[in-house]
Amino acid sequence: MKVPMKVDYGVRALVELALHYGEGHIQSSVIAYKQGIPEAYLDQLMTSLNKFGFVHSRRGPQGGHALALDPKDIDLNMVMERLDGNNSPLDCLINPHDCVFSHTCAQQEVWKTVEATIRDVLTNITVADLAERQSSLTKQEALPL
Amino acid sequence: MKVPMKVDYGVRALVELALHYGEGHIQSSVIAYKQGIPEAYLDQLMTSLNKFGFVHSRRGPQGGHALALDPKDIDLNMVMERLDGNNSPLDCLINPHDCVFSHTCAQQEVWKTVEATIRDVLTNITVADLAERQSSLTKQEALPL
DNA sequence: TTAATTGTCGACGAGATCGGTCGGCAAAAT
DNA sequence: ATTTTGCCGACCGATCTCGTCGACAATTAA
Repeated sequence: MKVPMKVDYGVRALVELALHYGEGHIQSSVIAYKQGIPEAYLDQLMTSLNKFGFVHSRRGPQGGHALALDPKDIDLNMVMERLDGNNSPLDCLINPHDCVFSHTCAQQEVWKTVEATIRDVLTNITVADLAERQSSLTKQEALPL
Repeated sequence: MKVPMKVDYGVRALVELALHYGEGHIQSSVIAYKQGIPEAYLDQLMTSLNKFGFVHSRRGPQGGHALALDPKDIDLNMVMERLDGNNSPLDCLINPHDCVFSHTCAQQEVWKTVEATIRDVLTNITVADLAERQSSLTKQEALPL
């Protein structure tokens, strides 16, 4: 049960943008640096996030990416769904007819429950929540210096 | 967030054995047939289940596999843990020191929660539960004939 | 004691996916 | 016109997954 890096990176990028929400566009190179994401890889990812409507992007000098939505309105389930595409734990939950045993399959319900439970957890966390938490964590860390 | 087939197959094999708990050994070819699992693949898997202590195996004619534990005492989290080996959703949860950002990482907690939640769901379902459910499902299906 | 049956083991393999790179192109600002 | 940036598509190596195959070991029954 792995969370793909794509999702981890995606969330981190969105959090970084949330920290500067309303301050214009931020270049992907900056996001990459601040969140420790391979630049070329993030490039791709930002394009996806743009297509999915999470961010607005602009080319050229002073270009970059900015959140297209209020960070309060982006929950992690949305991100997961989009970036992880086919997110069903088992294929037979999507096409039960492909499996001869599906009508007598006792496990189906279990995996559906697992799926639903994950969705529940993720739906209740927004990018704004994470941004706030990260900002308070970095402040704490700054104190001892 | 995929559940590996190994786990799905493993659970099904254990359920099949649970349906005949206390009735001696069952050959892997029979399990494979009844649960629709590729035979050669299940062979491997049964050996693993044996090593992990879930089943007792016996070679030779009239050999086969039998549950080593009461099906009530095998919950799905045990199976998942053993068969899915490294079951952490993100590597950085296991070695946080590998990640420079872990002290200011707002996401860690999220993925830990997800992990714990899955464990919760799985811990509360036993092989005995599934066996009972499957047996009642097959009975229902038999009626219309 | 021999033959048949069954699990055990190790190697192998095709295919998919994943994390990531690279180079060129398109747009926008100066 | 040049520079800066994102966009796009191809590509890559490594790893994993699902699965096969063949030889071997143990056990039983004849």
